[in-house]
Amino acid sequence: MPELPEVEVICRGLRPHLVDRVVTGILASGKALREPVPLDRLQRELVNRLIMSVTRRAKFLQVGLDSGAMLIIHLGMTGNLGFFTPATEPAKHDHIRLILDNGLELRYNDTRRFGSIRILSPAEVSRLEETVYTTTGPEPFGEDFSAGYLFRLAKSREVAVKSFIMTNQVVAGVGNIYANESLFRAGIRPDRKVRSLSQKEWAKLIVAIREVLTHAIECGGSTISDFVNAGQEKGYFQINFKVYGKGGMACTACGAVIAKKNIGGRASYCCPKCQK
DNA sequence: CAAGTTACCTGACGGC
DNA sequence: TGCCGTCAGGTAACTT
Repeated sequence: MPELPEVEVICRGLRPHLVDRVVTGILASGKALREPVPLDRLQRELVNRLIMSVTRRAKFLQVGLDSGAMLIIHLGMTGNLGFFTPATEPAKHDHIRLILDNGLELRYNDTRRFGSIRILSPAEVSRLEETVYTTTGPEPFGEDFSAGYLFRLAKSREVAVKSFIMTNQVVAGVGNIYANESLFRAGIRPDRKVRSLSQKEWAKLIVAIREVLTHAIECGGSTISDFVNAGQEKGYFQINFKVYGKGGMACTACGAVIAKKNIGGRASYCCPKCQK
C-alpha cells in the first residue's frame, strides 16, 4: 500500500497525537509480521517512556522516546496505523495495540503482515544508517539526490529506469505507483536502459519525482483500495493518476492509448507518444 | 557484480 | 456456489 507520500501523511497525522504521550501498555495478536514482534523488548523499552518525536525516513516511521530509544515501523504492503477508543472493537488483522495515557489506542493493522516493528536502543539509534538503513538511499527531497549522482550511478548499468528508481538504494520511497507517474511526468519511457539517459533527462526526472510526491502528499496520499490516514480518512491523489492502472485508456495529454507491460515483475504503464 | 526470480501472506476478482 | 489462477501499494534473499 504505502509509498513515501502515504507514509508521510500517516507521519503527519500521528505526530500531534503521539508527541508528549506515554504508552502505558501493549496488546499483540501474537502473529509475526515480516519479523517476530519483539514484545518483551517493547514492554521494557517503550512502555512508560515519553514520546518526543515522530518522523519519517524512506518508508519507515520513527518514534523517538525520551530515553533515546526509538520505535521503527514499516507498513509493508498493507500496514496501517490509526487511533481508536478502547471500546472500539478490534478489526481483523489488528496486530499491535499501543495503549496511550490519553485514553486512546494506536492500532497497527496489516492484512498481509509484510510490515515490521522494531525497537532500537540509544546505542543502536546512534548507528541508524549502518544498521537499519544499510540498503536505504538518499531521500528524494535531499540535495544529494542530484542529476550528477544518478548519472554516475547509472552510466555502466543496463537496468530499466523504472526498476532503477524503485530500488531503495538508488532513492528512498519511490514505489510502483509513483515510479509510473513520475516517468510520465518526465516524458521518459519506463523501459529505457539507465545508461541511455542524459544528465538533462535525470534532472528532469528528479523534478518530476519531487513534484509528483509533493502533490500526492498534499492530496493525502493515494487510496487504491483501502489506504486511510491515521484519522481513517482516504487520500485522493488517485484521481490525478495519468498512467497508473490506465492500460488501454486514452492519454489525457494526447489521446494515445496507454500501454501496459511488465517491467521487473511490476505492472508498468506509459503513453507511447508522450514518453520517449 | 548486476539483474532477474522467488518468497513471505491474505484477499479480491474473473473465468469456468 | 466454489475452485483455480492471477494480481496487489514492499523488500530481502536467492539464483543466474
